[in-house]
Order: sequence, then structure tokens, then C-alpha cells
Amino acid sequence: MKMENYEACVGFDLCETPLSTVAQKIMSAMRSGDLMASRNEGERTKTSEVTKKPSVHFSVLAEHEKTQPLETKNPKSLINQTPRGSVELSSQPSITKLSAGQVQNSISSSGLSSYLIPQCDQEASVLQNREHKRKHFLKENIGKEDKDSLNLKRKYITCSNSPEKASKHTALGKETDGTESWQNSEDTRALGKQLCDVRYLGDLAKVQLMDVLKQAAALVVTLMYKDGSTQLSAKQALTCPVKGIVVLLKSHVGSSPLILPAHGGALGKDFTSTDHCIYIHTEQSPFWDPKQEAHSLFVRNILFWTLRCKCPVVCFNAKDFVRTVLQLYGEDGSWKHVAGFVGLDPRVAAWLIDPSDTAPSFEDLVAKHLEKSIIVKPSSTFNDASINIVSQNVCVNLKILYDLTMDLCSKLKAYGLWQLFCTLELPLIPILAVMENHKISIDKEEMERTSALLGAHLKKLEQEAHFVAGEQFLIMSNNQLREILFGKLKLHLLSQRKHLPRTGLQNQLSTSEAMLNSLQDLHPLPKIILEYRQGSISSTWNQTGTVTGRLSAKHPNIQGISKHPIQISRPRNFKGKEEETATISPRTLFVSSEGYTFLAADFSQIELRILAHLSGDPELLKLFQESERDDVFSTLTSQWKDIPIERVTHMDREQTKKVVYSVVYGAGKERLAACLGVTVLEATHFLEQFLQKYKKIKDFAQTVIGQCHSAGYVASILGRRRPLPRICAQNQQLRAQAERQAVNFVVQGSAADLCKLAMIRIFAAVATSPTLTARLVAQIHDELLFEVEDTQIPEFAALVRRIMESLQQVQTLELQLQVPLKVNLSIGRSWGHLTPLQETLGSA
DNA sequence: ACTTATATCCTAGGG
DNA sequence: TCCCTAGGATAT
Repeated sequence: MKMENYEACVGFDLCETPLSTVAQKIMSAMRSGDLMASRNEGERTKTSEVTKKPSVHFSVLAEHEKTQPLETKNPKSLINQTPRGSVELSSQPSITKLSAGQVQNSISSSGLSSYLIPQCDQEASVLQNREHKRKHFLKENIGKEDKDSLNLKRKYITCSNSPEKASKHTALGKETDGTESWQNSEDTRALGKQLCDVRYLGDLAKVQLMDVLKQAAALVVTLMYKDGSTQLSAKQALTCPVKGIVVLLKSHVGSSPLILPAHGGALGKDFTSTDHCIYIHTEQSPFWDPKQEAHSLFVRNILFWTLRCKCPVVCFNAKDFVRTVLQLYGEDGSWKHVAGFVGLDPRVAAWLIDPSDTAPSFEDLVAKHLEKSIIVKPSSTFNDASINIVSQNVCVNLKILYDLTMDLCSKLKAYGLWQLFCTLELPLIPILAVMENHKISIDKEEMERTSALLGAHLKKLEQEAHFVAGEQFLIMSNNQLREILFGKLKLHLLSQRKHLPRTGLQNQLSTSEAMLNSLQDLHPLPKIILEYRQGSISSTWNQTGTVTGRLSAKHPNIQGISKHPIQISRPRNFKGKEEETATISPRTLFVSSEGYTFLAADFSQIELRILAHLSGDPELLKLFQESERDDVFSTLTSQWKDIPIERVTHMDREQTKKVVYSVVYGAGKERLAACLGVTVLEATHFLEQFLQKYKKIKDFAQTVIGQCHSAGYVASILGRRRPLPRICAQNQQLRAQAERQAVNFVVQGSAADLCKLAMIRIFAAVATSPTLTARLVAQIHDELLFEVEDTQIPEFAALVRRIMESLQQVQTLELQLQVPLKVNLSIGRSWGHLTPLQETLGSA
């Protein structure tokens, strides 16, 4: 039944392109006069941004800082997925009980992330300091909650110096037994009456409210945090738990909602003719209460209806909204029901228009995009709002938000970005929300082992470095290292190399890996430093964080976790120590849950294929069209190294890859020489040869640069733009840089488009499948990592391959690549040990 | 003296 | 004078 609803909601056939269907719906809605005028069609938006709740937490600090707030409502997952000791943030009790010694332990347990390791080496004071902060934090935020939530509540209310106070009042129906302090501390100032707290609604009023909700022409939503701030507040309290959700129900789609506050009182009696603002309290008290149970159910209905409703939903940072609702009321499998959510997120819209503006606040966006309309429509009400948004009521802000969003939508259309917005970015929002909600199991013992190993090893290396340097110094400090290497040891004078690497701006001698490599025969220190620097490991998904349209991840940055194991070995003894060797592969820490297997699907050479398509270079095309079975980089390696393809090592291949992309994107001969490990002369020769063979690459670059020069921006395959004003700069250096960026963007941005499209289609397919349960765990640019039920591997693998490779042509987007897309699939219980999947024949 | 913000450098990931 | 990221550490 849920399934039916879902399909009805999404309303498209999964084999056809769902995205464009959504786009068409929205477009037709807009065409028919107003975006909001949609009748039956669902359009919603969503914006994704910084999330507070990563799936995996490496550090104790991070853990309490972030997860604290959302009192993890996942007892289930705790029980379900601890086969190997999954890292669960929900273990608050144990957190609160941690002693200093245990903190050390916990840090160890978060070990893999190498950014933690150095902490183990830090002075005790650092740890103590952190411990102190941690305790303070816990005291402030946890302890109280359990003990007397009443006090806490009162505190939040009375201390809420935030301008956006939730004034709760019931405009609908009766105010029932409002005995709580809420009512008392309520301020009944001017706008307060507009906000209706649904807790105080009687049964009849609730029914009425649902009716109003269902008839609303549009919904504007924002999360409210415990401190009274909302998603629209300038400073987002990142550690603050959610208190409730405010929804503005727009009864009609008039373009100037801000008129309403002025006339609201006059129109006010009739529900259906005016806008209403409701406050939905979501915070649950620890005590069991039948009343609360009922309220909970009611709230759940409202929220899920919002996520699946057919009218437009506007939300700033919609991803957080989706995730919050799922965390609060989502249960097993309910994630499928939000798959079709399309919320209009002004942040995503603004980012498409200006991708370099990466994290604008609500206020920023209003100032940037709405100022004109404010001036143009100088109603007095408006003026107040524009002058000091922060000090206004939530309801007013929501109305402004609505206007802002409509304005951005118009701009998107004007810029030709509307389809991209609807088909790619908006459907991605629930996907990211769902992905963030899915925890990845961690092999805890392995983690601890690794951490201890790394910590001890780094300590030893530091001591060694001090010894051979003859003095103590901060091993992480490039400045101090520079002084030792060149000031004290004068290694640069001993080197035969003429052009030693230098830092960019200050033109100092570099201490980079390249430099250390060239010095390592002259003194033991460089080698030690190189070894010490091994590995830095560092998820919240940011949809609007890049200029190229890619996603980025943080905390941990799962896209940056070492792929290949790092070897810690020391053949040469130091101070007569025994020799030891150990390998660490961070990705092996990520393991699938019991009964599940990871399946990774990555596009092979996607950027090169796109380049082949865009440039139409015959040689490049031939490479992909003919030798479809072989690996292109291995083929190229064997060609110009003149060795049989079987003899091409992994290292060779990696180098070739690096070289090819470098050259394609405009690397100079020096860089190439360094990369290739040859003389500049040889590099020059190689460069000429390469560009000669693939001649049209240069033509393509010229074309792109020309277009950029005349238009001021470049666009990807699906119309994503990147403005590059410096393309016209007088400064040669700046202009050249912009030119390289232009060329790179077209290819990288197009690849990002395709990867997102793949995510969306696979997600939609799973969501509409009655049987498939595969969950997306991570996206590493061209690679999608899924957690799949063991028994579903064959079916899902076939589905993934079919969808991804079918992106070669997408009629609805007028996309038709001249080259085939190739997908590599691999499976395994651990992310670090994936083996290529041999697919059984007969996948249709 | 103490904390905080910014800039720079380096390395991991991905093409 | 390949491009795009996150993150850590230091120095100021």
C-alpha cells in the first residue's frame, strides 16, 4: 500500500526518465502562469547542505559535538547492526561516563582516521583541555535533559533571546488544557497570533488542520532548534537539536505574500482564504504519556504528508528537513517513501546560478536576490522586513523565503538551469538525506588495533627525526622543517637538481613530497619525514559545496579515505630497535552488516570518455569504441612504454592516468616532467607527441575558451554553468588559469552530471521495487557504494549496470554520447577488500 | 597572556 | 601556469 502511494506520488515509469517527468510537471506548472499553480502534480524542492549527523564518527569530540543533539532515535539500528561492534553514537550513557583514561581509549578507537592519531601524540594538556570541554559540553547538554526536562524546557523558553520566538497560539479551534509553562511564557506580541502550536489543538481542529494542509497551494517549512533559531537564522547553531518544525500553509499562490501580514487580521477568520503558520513540536519528553503518543502519531502524519504531498514544498536546506523527519519518525523501509520528495530549495537554486557562492545564509540570499523586488515593491511592511530580517518573526521569514524561492526559480528558468534543477539537483536531495541516515558499520577491533599501531609508530618516527636532525622540532611544521633541511643541513646545496620545488606565493624552498624525494639520498631525515607524513584520513554530504557540480563529503571525508593500504615498515633499524612491518588499509574498517554485502559500481575513465565525446577526436573515440574490453590506461601505457599489456603494473597505470589528465587539462612541461620523473626536455617531447596524436583535444579546448570568452561562462553537458569572469582578464596568469578552469569544468562538470543522474535513477529504481532493499552508502565521485542484501546481489548488480551504462543516451535530456560508458562492479564484505564481480549471464 | 580567525602549505581522494 | 575537493597543522 505504501508502494502504491509512492508510485502514485512519483508517477513515472522507472524505465523512462523519471527526472524529466518531474521537470515537465514543474515546468508545465510554471508555464501555466505560476509555479505554485500546480494542481495534481507534485513538485517539491530540497536543498542539501551541511548535515549535522554523519554516518560514521571517528572521534569522540566529533561524536558528542554532533550527535548529541538528536538524541539518536535508533535503538533498532543499535541492536541490529552491532555484529562487529559498529560505532554507534547513540551510546550516550557510555559517553557520559567516560573518564580521562577512557577518552584516550576512545580516541584510539577512532583510530583509523589519521587526523586523530596526532592527537594521541599531543601534549596531555591538549587532551585535558578537550576533556574539559567535553565534560562541560556534556554537562550542559546531556545531563540535564534526562533529569529534569521541565527545567530545561523552561530554560529554553526563557533564555531564548533569539528573535524568532515560537509564539504559539492557537488560531484554530480551542486552546485546550494549556497548563504548561509554554503557555505562560508565551509572548503575545503582534505577530504571535499567527503561529499555531498543534499541540493545543482539539480533535476537531486537527481534522480541520489536515484539511487545510491538503488544500494548501504551497508549504513553506523550516526546522526550529532548541535555542529558538531556525534554518533561516544567520548563525546556524550547528550543535543544536531540533525542537520542532514550523510550516507556513499558503492557501493561494499570490506572488506577494508579504502583503498578508498587514491584512491578515482582516482576512483572518476563514481558514481557506488566508495563510497560516503552524508549529509542530517534535521534541519528545522521556516520560511515557498516552497523550503524547497520540500527538506523535498526528505529527508523524503531518510530516510524512508534507514529504509526499503534491503541492510545492519550499525549504531552505531541505535535506536537513528530510533527514530530521526520517530520524524522528522513520522506520524500517520508510526511506522509500521520501524518495520522490521534491522540495524547492533556494540554496540549491542559488548555487546553480552562482556555484562559487558556496554557503550563503538565508539573509545573504535575500540580500542578493530579493533586494530588487523589495525596492520595486516598496510596501512599508516589506521595508521593515528587509532592514532587519533577523529580528522578524518566523512567519514573516517564511513568507520572505517563499518569495525568494519563487524569484530564484524564475531566474533559473531565465538562465536555462531549470531542467537541471528539477531533474538532477532536486531529486538528489532526499537521496543524500537517506544516505546520511544510513550508518556504516565499523570493525571496531580492527580500528583500535590500527589506531594503537599508528600512534606508536608516529611517536617513534618523531623521535627518530629529532635524533637525526640533532634537535627537537615540530615535525608537522613545514616552516621548522624548512629551517632544518635548508638552514641547518643545507641539503639544497648538495642536490644536483637545478630546479628544486618552491612554494607558490612566497617562493620559499618547498618541503613537499617531491622535494623530500629528491633529497632522500642525502640525509636520513627526508625519508623519516616522508614516512611520518604517510596518510591522513580524514559524512555529511554537501550538495552545494563545489564549483563543478560534484558532491563533497565531510566528517569524515569519506571521499578522501586512503584507497590502498599504507605500508608502515622500517627495514633499516634505528637505535638497534627491532624491525617491524605492518600495513594499514583504512577502507577495511568499513564493513557491511550481517547478511549484507558492499557493491561498488564505478564508471571507468568517465572524464576521458566525456572528453572523447565532446572533442570528437577520432583517435580517442577509437580507443573507447574498439577496445571496449581493455582498460584504456593500461592500453596507453603498453603503447608508449612498448611493453605487453600484461606487464603493465598498477603503478604504471596510475602514472599514465595522472599524466593523461594532467596533459589534457593543460599541464606545463615542468609539471609533467616532475610527474613523469623525466627531464624537462623529454617531457616537452612527450607533450608534443601526445597533443599531436590526439589533435582535436586542443581544438576542443580552443572552442571552449572561445565560448567562455564570448558568454562569460561555460556549461556542462546538462547545462550546469560556471561563470568565469577572469576569462577576459588582462593579467596573463589569471586569464590562463580561467582558460584551464573552463576546459576542466566542461568535462568534470559533465561527469558530475552523469554520476548524479546515475544515483537518482538507481535510487528511484530501488524505491519503486517491491523487493530490492539496497542502500546507498557513499558516493566517491565516479563510484557508488551500496550495501546490498546478499541474496539480491545478482539482481541488483544487473540493475545498476544497466542503468549506469544506459546513460550513454538519455533522450529526454537530449543526451547521446558518442562513446559507450563502462561500469566496473565489485563486491565484498569490507570496503577495503572488494573483488570484481563476475556476473552470471542472463541479466536481461 | 589568552583565544580566535585567516592564510599557507601539504596530502588524501577523484578526473 | 592541469582541475576540483576536505582536512590537518602551523604561523601570524
